[in-house]
Amino acid sequence: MRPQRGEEVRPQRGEEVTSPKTREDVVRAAGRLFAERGYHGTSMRDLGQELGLLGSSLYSHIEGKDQLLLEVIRRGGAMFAALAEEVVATGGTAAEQLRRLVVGHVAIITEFLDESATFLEEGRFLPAEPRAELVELRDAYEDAYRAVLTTGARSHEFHNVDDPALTSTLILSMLNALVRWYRPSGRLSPEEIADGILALVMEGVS
Amino acid sequence: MRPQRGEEVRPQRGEEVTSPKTREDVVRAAGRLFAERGYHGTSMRDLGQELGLLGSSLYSHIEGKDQLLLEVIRRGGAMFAALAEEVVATGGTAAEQLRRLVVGHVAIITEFLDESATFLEEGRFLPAEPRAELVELRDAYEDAYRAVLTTGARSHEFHNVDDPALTSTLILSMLNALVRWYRPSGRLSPEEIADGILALVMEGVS
DNA sequence: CCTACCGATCGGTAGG
DNA sequence: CCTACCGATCGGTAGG
Repeated sequence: MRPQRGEEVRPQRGEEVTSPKTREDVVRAAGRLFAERGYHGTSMRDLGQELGLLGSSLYSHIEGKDQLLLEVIRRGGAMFAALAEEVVATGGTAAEQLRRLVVGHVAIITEFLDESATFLEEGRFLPAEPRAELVELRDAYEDAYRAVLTTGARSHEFHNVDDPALTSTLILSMLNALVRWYRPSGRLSPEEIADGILALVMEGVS
Repeated sequence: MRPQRGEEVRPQRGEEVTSPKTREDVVRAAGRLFAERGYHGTSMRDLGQELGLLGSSLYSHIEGKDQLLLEVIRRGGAMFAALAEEVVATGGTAAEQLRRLVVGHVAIITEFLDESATFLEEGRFLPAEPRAELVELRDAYEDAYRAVLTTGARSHEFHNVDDPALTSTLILSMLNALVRWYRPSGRLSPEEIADGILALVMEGVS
């Protein structure tokens, strides 16, 4: 009665009425699993099961597994790019801009945890060509931090930025690590976390 | 002439004389590949090729792929544990201890980049039981930071540590992210990086 | 350390 | 969206 090979879990039938899945559903579920198990740790059959269908059924919604990774990553990346653009366009003092970058970054990660984690952690598994797109996007984003820090150092708002490239890397390290430890049920709200990061970045511990 | 299946790359014969590989060689090569491609992105055949032998030949040195991951991770973890122990045992002011933790952490990562990266990035792919061991080890390590920060706050060495748990997480975020961007050929030496981190942590940007 | 495999699983396709 | 597959690759073993 069972197929010769491929003991794939069948979708439930009966009781639960499930509507047809959209491409949107597939991309969102992919973000969830890529963030949780990693790209190489997620099979198309895993992804199908998450949605209540077979792995092979996904191919009517998407082109392939790596296209799916690319799409999740683009969604994550676009939000960070939009933040940097908005902050630079709005202007203000260097300290104000840095504050908006940090608050916005924390907001994006905490609200779109799966897409952010996939963008930040799984990008290296992209094929060479689209990976170049991602590297460009990340470099541009880091440039916003570097520019703000450089401006602030020149205007004497910041007295302790000897190496804006290093400082921006360190600030982004704190921010990006959020995808590793932030959980909505955790002790601290996104606002409290952003305040804590800003306190450390602005004043240090002593 | 070729086998029916499994077009596996054969080790070179002739010219190059290669000595038998040791378990040590296997573990080191595993660290290299797990760090570079991720645990699930590395096959036993990849690992064999890295050493000039077949994937199946590895099993005379090791018990299985997940045992190999565990061994690489233990090597990384042991170094961080030893650092924390030594710093706590040596004592000194909170600022001095924090400085030694940061300098030591940067030294471990920059010197043992593969083991550190595998410890910090691939631990979640460990089977449940050994993963508990790793979580314990990481918690103990983070406790050293938390204790130093709490002590420093109480003794008024640190005036800006409202939440030692958050601050220690943020400091460790900066340190651990090194495995992502540090390259021996890079612009900054380990000492310069440690100084930069300490400058930001102690004084902030302004 | 290789030869010669094993069963399971992988990403993906043809056809309905 | 499923049925029924495909060839490739996976981790791993028996025997030498």
